[in-house]
Amino acid sequence: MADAVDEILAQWARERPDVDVSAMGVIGRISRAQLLLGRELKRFFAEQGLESWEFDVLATLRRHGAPYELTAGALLRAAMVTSGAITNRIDRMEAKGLVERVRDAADRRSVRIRLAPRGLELVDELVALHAANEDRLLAALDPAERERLAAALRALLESLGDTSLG
Amino acid sequence: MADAVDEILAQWARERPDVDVSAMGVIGRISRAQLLLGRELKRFFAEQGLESWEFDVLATLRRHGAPYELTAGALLRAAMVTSGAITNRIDRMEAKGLVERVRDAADRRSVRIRLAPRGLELVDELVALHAANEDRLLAALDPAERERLAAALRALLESLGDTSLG
DNA sequence: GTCGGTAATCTCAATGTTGAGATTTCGGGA
DNA sequence: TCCCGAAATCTCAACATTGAGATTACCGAC
Repeated sequence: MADAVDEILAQWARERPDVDVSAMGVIGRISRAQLLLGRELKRFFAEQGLESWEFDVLATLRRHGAPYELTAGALLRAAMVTSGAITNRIDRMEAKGLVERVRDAADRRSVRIRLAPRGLELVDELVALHAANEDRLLAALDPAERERLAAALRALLESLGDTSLG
Repeated sequence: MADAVDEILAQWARERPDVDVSAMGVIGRISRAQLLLGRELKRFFAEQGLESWEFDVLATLRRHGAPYELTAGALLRAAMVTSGAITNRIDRMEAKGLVERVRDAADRRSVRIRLAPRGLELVDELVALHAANEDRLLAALDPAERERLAAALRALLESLGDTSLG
């Protein structure tokens, strides 16, 4: 069976047989998989009344453990977005009562973002559902295939410099 | 060695050992890999004076073969964006002389987008460099690993319904 | 102590995408 | 032939992100 990327590779083989486009077989599929998975996740969170990025912020704070606080800088590095985006996101989540801004007494340049009670409750409730949903999205792959896929992607990520959350 | 996703999984294991988050090991890595690869591609095309999406449009037209024409609808499905985005992209590429709009005589609702001579020349020159750059980005993976990775992603994409370019 | 460089966050204009609605056209059935 | 639903594209307002610059604060060197 063939996916859309196989068709793309076949077209290039026909039109430009002189060029080795095999790397597209990997990179093109990563790109398309991310796009399709992202749509599914967006739909899932929409059903819960959340944006995907909102859950992302909540989950980042939650998984770092009590007291469920991170600086704005740590959050923007975890989400891999720019400072303007994080300010905007925190603004809105604060307005919804999901997080609170706490100025750091020791370093007043810093702002610590803390899970509000409502945010903690929400993320603790949703994380199991989210994990189950992601599991469902990978239903086509058996455990051994998932492990191989994760290992290959880990090697790729390391080579691209993704070695720490910063 | 560990990447950022290993750290995320370890955090969840510590904070919520009751939840099976193993699917994140795959989906999280696909997401991060796409983001990092996308940055690299953006940088590469910027050096060539192009946006990534401009090359994407040029390449889509080129690989479909002579006469290097597709309808706006076919282009938006290939790029997986909405109609507003394609109209905007074609507007600007037309202004740069990379493509031309040709109204279809047989079906006047349709607009065929055709590679202009400059666009054809540009894409034919760039495709080899682009392929080589993608190959470089995958340098950490040997051919067998790439093949396994592509095969696993193909299975995933098929299960998500990505079976045709539409 | 004070100065200057650095760091953390916020501000804001520019830019691009989404998604709904408008417009034009096609095509089959009455 | 006329009508009506469907299809293709464009329009446009809402919204989010980027990235540069402003602001405020820290800190080491002198």
